[in-house]
Amino acid sequence: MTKTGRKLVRADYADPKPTRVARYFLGKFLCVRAPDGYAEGMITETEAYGGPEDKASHACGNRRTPRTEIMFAPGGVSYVYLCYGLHHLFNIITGPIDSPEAVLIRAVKITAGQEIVRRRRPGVAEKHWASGPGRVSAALAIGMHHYGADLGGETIWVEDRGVKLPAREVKRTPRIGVEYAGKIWAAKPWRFVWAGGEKPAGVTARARPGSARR
DNA sequence: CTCTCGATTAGCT
DNA sequence: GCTAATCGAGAGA
Repeated sequence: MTKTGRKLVRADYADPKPTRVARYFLGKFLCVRAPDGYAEGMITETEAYGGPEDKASHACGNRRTPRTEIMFAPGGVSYVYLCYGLHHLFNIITGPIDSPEAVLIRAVKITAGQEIVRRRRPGVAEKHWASGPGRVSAALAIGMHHYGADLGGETIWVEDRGVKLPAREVKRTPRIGVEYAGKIWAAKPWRFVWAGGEKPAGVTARARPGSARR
């Protein structure tokens, strides 16, 4: 941790409103110590997942399973799951205990550990190192071993270094890839993107309005 | 047990 | 723009 950085603590994650935390996370730094080295990135894109009423959430209807159990922990722990059998998606659990809010980290800009990330992402252009939720995990070596990890520990954490992103540089859009949740929930503008950097990630994965299944 | 499908990505047309 | 890759969670029998 640098001397100018403040590691986020429980209170920072306790906010019951996931959209507010998702916005708050933009400009913070996601830091990961791994066996092959340390790397970090400034968070540039997030998505909020709500409580039991959110049909897009794995914990919809307070569904408690071995996978979703960690979502009911108090804010400040990591929720990682395997998506499409290939990609590990990293979420930060937020809100109070027994309330399953979460924030998906969709993109970061690598700010330290470039040499290590280059080794982890051979042949990948730097701008795509962590421009997507699966890519964030690939770049920062996040895996299932981080499931339930305490973000107040020494392995994976978030730092506030005083970066302020102007409101005009932050865009809100509907979440990506949640058409299965139905119109109402898929339309919620719960994705936050810092538009001050490169082009937002994930937009190509979006189904055309009309081609959505169901 | 069996079946379906996904909070995606990379590579090709 | 299209889709294979790849596998476990979750639901239902």
